[in-house]
Amino acid sequence: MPPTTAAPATSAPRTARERVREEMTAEILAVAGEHVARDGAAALSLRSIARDLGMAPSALYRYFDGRDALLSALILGAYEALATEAEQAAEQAEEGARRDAGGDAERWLAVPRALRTWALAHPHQWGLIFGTPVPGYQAPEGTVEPYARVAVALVRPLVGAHAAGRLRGDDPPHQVSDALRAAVEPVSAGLLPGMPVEKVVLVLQAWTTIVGAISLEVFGHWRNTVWEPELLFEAAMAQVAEAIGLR
Amino acid sequence: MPPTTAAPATSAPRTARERVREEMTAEILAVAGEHVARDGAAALSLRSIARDLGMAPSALYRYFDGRDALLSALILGAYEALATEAEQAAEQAEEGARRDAGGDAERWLAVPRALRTWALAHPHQWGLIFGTPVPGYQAPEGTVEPYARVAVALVRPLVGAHAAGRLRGDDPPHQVSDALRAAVEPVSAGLLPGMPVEKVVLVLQAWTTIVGAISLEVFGHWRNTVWEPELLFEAAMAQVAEAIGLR
DNA sequence: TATTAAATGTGAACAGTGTTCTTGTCAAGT
DNA sequence: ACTTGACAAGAACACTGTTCACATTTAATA
Repeated sequence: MPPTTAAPATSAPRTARERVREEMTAEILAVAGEHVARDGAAALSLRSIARDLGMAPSALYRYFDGRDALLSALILGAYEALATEAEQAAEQAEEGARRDAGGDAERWLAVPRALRTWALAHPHQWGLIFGTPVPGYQAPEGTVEPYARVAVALVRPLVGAHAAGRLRGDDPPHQVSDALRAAVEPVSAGLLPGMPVEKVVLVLQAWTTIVGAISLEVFGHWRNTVWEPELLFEAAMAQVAEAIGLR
Repeated sequence: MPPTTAAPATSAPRTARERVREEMTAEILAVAGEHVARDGAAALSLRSIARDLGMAPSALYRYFDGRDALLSALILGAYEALATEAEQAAEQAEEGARRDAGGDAERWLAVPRALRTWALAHPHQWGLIFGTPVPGYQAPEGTVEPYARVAVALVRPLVGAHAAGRLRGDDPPHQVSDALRAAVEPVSAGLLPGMPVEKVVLVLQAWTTIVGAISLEVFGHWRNTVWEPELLFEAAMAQVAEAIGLR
């Protein structure tokens, strides 16, 4: 029988069997993760994983439905790692806010910086998320939650500043068409309630710039073009913060 | 013996053999391109290509050193298609300029729009360029030239406006550190000579936004977030044009 | 023009891959 | 104690990229 639905993460494993199964699953994911980190997703091989674990390739099918399922789990793991990273950075920035250290613009920089640092440290995992969608593919259901966590973390300094009335308004205010307002509605409603639409649009644009900058750097597209992508990244983030009205 | 260096593209094929070889090479590239367009690069299979062409898999090695070499050729083709697209768009925009139709901002939009349209029509080829670098990988030497052509095309409306003195200056002018100025020097010198550094930085940021926006859309990362990415793209490009000082 | 030499295509073979199925073994629940 | 289920192994199948020895056809040369 194919792998049962993963053991409920809520309750601790009761039987010894469940415990060893959980350990085994974790171990498989660990070496699979190492392989991806070293050679990239395209080179991921069930047989080589099995070799590293000293077991038969077919045994892996007790834990994962196949290569694609394993890859999906790794993708999900990458999303969660990214989300954790973003949340930690936001947390630290918020702590700084409580100590009244630095301005809103400085706090805004924390999450983008953390994302970039993480991406540079784990380029292949960044690729799992923002690279070419794999053929076995499709966004696993579970990725939307950590992806949303990243968004929330990114936006936290902003809502803080907005709530405190420290957000500079546009002058003159940008016009946003009704169509664009509608297109952006999910974000307006779900992520940034009460925020002016121009700001929401700018935040989405900021996200675009962040992902674009990191991907261009991680995937090696700045060659012979820009010598220190970090400086460009910082400048871009500062410009975006300025446009949004943080200071 | 491995494939000889490709027949000199400068002179027409003299012998019948050279002609049929050229046709064969083109045909292989054509069906390989179809396969990539349909199933993506990861699924590219020499044997299936050989089947489609009714020949033995080993015969392909007379034309390409192997799968990676074939993929490299396809990547190069994608770069060139992208460059052609960008240049056509720039050309049309320039024609509009001669007829004095629309402002600089409108002209600026032409190339980004063309890139996005092309990417949406050829998502897998976009992935070949801006997606996860393939394992067989490394940027083929020949890609830097078409990549530069894209950059030149993108920037053409800008240098036109600048030369005509229609480029609004920053007020107040953004400060650019010496380090950033140095990091950006290749672009300043090679692509935008005579352009103020702040502008150069903004152009690089614009490029970041363009690639980021298109990749996010093509790779399907706007799900449940933005309903009409096109509107967001337009807004982002308009904002960038405004920041650069086009009008 | 006859004869070399090179270029091209074939088919078999090797090593690697994901996946399935049958078989055996061991722990858990009745 | 016994039965059921999970687990692991190994063989097998259908693929993949790649190499090689071998024909065959074409071009260049003596």
